[in-house]
Formats: sequence, C-alpha cells, structure tokens
Amino acid sequence: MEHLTIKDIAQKLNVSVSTVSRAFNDKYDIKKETRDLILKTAQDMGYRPNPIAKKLLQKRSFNIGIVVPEFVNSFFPEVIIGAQDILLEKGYQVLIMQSNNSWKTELKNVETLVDNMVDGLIISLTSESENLDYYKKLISTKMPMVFFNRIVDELPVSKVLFDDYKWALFATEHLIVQEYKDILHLTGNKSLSLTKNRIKGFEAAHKKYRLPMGSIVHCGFTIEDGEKATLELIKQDKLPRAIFAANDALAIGAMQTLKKHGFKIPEDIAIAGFTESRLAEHTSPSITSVKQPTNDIGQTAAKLLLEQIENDGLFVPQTIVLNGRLNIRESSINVN
Amino acid sequence: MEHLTIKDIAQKLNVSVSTVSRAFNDKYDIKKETRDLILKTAQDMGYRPNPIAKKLLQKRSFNIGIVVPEFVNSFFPEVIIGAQDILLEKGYQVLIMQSNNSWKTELKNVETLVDNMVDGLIISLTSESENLDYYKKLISTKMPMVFFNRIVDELPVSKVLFDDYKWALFATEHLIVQEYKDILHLTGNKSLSLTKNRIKGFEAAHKKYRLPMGSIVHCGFTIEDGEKATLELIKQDKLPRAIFAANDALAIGAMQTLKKHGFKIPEDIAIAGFTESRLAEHTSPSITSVKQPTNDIGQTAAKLLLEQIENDGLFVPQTIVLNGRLNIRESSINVN
DNA sequence: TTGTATGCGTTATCAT
DNA sequence: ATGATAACGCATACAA
Repeated sequence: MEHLTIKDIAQKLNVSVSTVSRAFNDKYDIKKETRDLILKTAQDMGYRPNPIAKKLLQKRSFNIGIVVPEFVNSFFPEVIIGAQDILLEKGYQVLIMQSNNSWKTELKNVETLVDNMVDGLIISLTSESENLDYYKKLISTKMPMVFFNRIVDELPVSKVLFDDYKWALFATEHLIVQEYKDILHLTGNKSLSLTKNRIKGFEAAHKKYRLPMGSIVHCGFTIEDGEKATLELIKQDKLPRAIFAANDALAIGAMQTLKKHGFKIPEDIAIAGFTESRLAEHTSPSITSVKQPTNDIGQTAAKLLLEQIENDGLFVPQTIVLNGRLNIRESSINVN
Repeated sequence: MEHLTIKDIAQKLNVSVSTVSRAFNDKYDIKKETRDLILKTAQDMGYRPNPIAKKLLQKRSFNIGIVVPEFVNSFFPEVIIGAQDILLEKGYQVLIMQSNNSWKTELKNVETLVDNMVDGLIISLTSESENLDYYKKLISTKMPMVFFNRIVDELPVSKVLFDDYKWALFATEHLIVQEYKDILHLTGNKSLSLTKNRIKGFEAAHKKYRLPMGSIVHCGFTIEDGEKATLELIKQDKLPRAIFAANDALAIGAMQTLKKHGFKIPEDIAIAGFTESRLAEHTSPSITSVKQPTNDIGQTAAKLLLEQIENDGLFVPQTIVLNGRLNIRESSINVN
C-alpha cells in the first residue's frame, strides 16, 4: 500500500471518487453524514491527498518559494523566519533555496520553484544584472513576486527595502560628530545597489560637514575580507581615524586585525558597522552599527506577496521602505 | 501562452506528442534529425517540461528535502551548504525547510516535502520524542533518509553524528589540566541526546581526574539564555572557577555578563564552549571551543543519502561519526 | 445529493 | 522510427 488514493477510499465505502473528492472540498453539496464518514475513514486509513495531482490540475500549490543569495550571515535566515511566521499562519508552506552567491544557482533555484508551481516567490538577488531577462519574463507571466534587500530598480515588482543611503549617512554623521574626521569606508561588491547607496550616504555626510571625502575600499562582505583589507591598510600605513564598514562581518574583521596589531578601539581607531546580524553587540568592544529590522523585512515581504496572490491580476507593484536604528556602542564613542 | 506543453510543440511540428516526449528522453529510438529539430524548436519556443506531470507519473522528482530545527545559529546553514554542494553536482535540487524549534512545524515540513515527492530527506530533529511514530512509518515506506546532529538512536536510519561525549570530555579535561578544578556546565534541553552526551563527557572528565562533580545548569541554547543563567549565578554567589558551555551562544552570553560585572576572563573565570558557529574566534577574549566539521557533516549526509537513493531497496542504515577539534583560545589559558 | 466523464502534462505500452 | 492511447491522482462540468 505505497500511497493511498481517493480511489481506495471510494472502493472501501462503495461511493464514487467524486463524492470522496467533494468530501475534502467543502464548497460542494454533500450530505453531512457521508462527508463525515468519508473523512473519518480517510483519516483511519491514513490517506493524505496528493498535492502533486492537485497542482497539475489547479496550478496552485500553497507553497511559497524563498530564494536568498547566502546563508552565512544571519541576516537572511532572520528575514526568512519573519516571512515564514506570516505565511505558515495563512496556510502556506515555505520552501527555501540558497544560491551560494552564484547567479547560475539562483536561476536554477527559481526555475525549480516555478516548476514546482509555487504560488509566489520572495527573492533577494545575488547579482543585479545577470538574470534580468529571466525575471522580466517571469513577471510577465504574472507570477507573484516580492524582492527584498538586493533588488533591481527597473524591475516592475514589489520590493521591501531598507534606506541604505539614509542610514549610511546617519552612521557616518555619527562618526563625524564624535570628532572622527578622517573616515574610511570598507565595503563589498560594487554592482549591488545597496553598496552604491551606502557609499552615497557616506559621501553625503562628508558634504554636509564640508569635509574632504574619505576613501573607499571595496573588498567583499566576509570577516576574512575585512581582515585582509585592514592588514593591507596597516602595511601601507594608510589607516584612517575611523572606519565605517558596510556590514558587521567587515567591521569585525577590521577590528580583530587592528587589535591584533596593537591598536585600541576606539582610542586609536573608531569603528561603525552596518548590521546584518546580532554579532555586533557581543564583541568587545561592542560595535556601533545600523540595525536593520530583519524580522519585519520578512513579514512585510510575506504580506505584500499574499496581497498580490489574493488580488491576482489587478495588482500594482509597491515599494516599502522600512526603518532601522543606529545602535551606538563602545567602538565609536570618543573617550578623549 | 501561459505555459507551453509538449502538445504545442507537437502541433507546431506536425508530429505526435510521444515523439516529442521521446526527444527529451534519449533512451528511446528516434531519428537524430527529428530529435534535433524538436529540441531546437522547443528551445526557441521557450518550452520547459513540467516536472509536476512527470512526478505524478514517475514518483521521482530529483528534489531533496532538508529539514532543520532552526536557522539562528550558523551551524545548520553551514551544514546545508555542505550538503547542497554535493547534491547540486549530482543534479538534485535542494529544498530547505526550518522548523522554528517546533515539532509540529517539523512534522508539517516533512509532510510537505514528502507530498512534493522529494527523492530523499536530510533531517535534524527538533525533539527526539514527538514525531517518532511518523518517522517510523515513513521509514517503512522506504523513503531514503539521513538524520544528523539531533537524532533518535532507535530509529533504523542512516545517521551522521559528532562524538559529543568524547569532545565534551576533551574540553572539560582541558579546563582541568589548566588547573581549573571547579567547573560548571551550562547547557540546554535535557531531552536531546547531544545534551545528555555532552553531560556524560563532562562527568567522565571529572571521574578521570577524581574531582568532585561540577554542577550542571540547564538554561537553553541562546545568548540570552546564557546571560540570564550567568546573572543568576552571580546573584546567588555561586560562580565557579570555570564554565564549560554546551554551545557558543551560551558561552558568549556567559562571558558578556561576567565582563559586565567586572570579572576578567580567564583570570577570574575561564570559559570553554562547544562550537556550532564561527563566533567564538571573534570575541575578546576569543573563546576556547570544540569545532564541529559542519561542512563535512552536510557532505557526508548528502553522500549517504545518494547511496541510499541509488541502491533503492538493498540498503543497510549506516552511522558515521565525524571528528572535530578543540580550538584552544584565550578564554581558557591559565595565565597565572 | 451523488455518479460519470473529462482533462491537467507527461511517460509508457502497444500498435503501425 | 513514429503514432495512438492509457495511465498517474485529483477536481469539476454535466447528468441523473
């Protein structure tokens, strides 16, 4: 008895398959007693409807796909948890795929989910240029989608964003106000708009205070990248008075390396990061950083997606920008 | 043209659907030219075979499901990456689901994946008692499965494990040898065998050195749990000379709290953890801890699963125990 | 209220 | 080498 079907139950009870089917979809007329009987025997026999067959027929799966570029930083897992909270409650199952920072894997992931007839997709891109044509085509099929965090402006889909510009400006401003006027920005992949926007914020703060522009180092987004870049700065004797890192991992990498070489934080060099995780508060010194509302990002994306699924055709893409906060901690407080 | 089917192509080329189908499954006799023509037009028209229909017929999906209890600690994401590396290479897609530490969600997750006809499952349990009957039934259906990390001994499935007993013993022994003889063990959920085994290792080390048994505090597995428990110890004036924590998060929580209250690590209190993440090396002081081979765990689980899938019926469950290492860092080095 | 028949997109069996 | 047709498990239009 590999897998029970509607037919097995029908035979057992001497009714037709359609009656059994109806018992499971209560929108049809069916005598309450037969319905209850069917449901009960189905339960007893351990029958579960085959969603594959259902999907083939209805093109609806109550599955939602989430695709993220990576799993290493806790940012994406946290967003996923937020989204899942909302979706599970509404009766959807959440299938997660991670792209290992490869746009080819991302493409395969999305294709797999589409092939499996998910009802909608929540996506954060690995690259903002590579799979564009594919996404355009997908959008034209009316597949409900919400992008977050790493997005492409030109795509006509709903987006959940964080105001990278604004918060990078705030963070930089905070350093400037603390009398750190020679600031370097450590960041990653140039082609990501979040990188660009954080740079713009960094620059805007300089302009606002009429300071000479600080330098910018592109190195990546991992702890190791931060370590390498900082080591290079030390070697070349190009250390600034303060470092504004584009994420936690970079800030930690920089801080570890500086400490290892005898520099004191923040006395010698101050540090601020852009938080995508909870690490910053648990280092020592603790690291000043911008906190993104990860859980809220996930929940908002899920809600947008559900709206879109329920409103089917008549849906206008929305962009929601969420707020964060600057957590000022030991690494940037001027003790002089 | 919502979604092209094999039929559309057949019409376009004035051939039968079976011919088109054959073109895609090269095990059949088909003239090379027609085959090429069909493949080319299919490509041009943007046709993709519908895997749902295929699944319904063949009960095979080339999808693998991975279910983990949580996403917050980087342990599980790292394992998943390892497994995915192997599976993608073999042509499988990986669907991930996280159970939010709830056995009910876990049950739903596994059911969803089974319903979607995954070819196999890699699972780490949220609880070792709740879904037992379900898993027993699932095993009896010959569903290929591999459990890791959080497992149930009695289930006849392949398992990938870490020797918690041995490494807890080593870690405790290290503390003892450093002349820390009053050690407390901070740990989580009593019902997990990993908890039990780490406790056994902790106790074995005491016996080996004929020391009076250290006390054990069950508090959870998060940073916050570690903070609370440590605060309680401080209040009750029950601080030991050293703390052996069952994971990183607890160790960090304990260390932060101790530092906040003016204790020096390791001068006043030494700390060792059991690493499920990369946090330990980036705190200060850095934390001595047992490193688990996360990537290897994932890869091994994937390989075991593939063997099982390929050998179909004739498969004997295997248990593989992987090795780790004790990374000795600042938090436990006796400087006196 | 219930049963019969058809189709969702494939693959597989049997003809031709 | 290719075509016609039956299945896979279910939902639904139509009949009864």
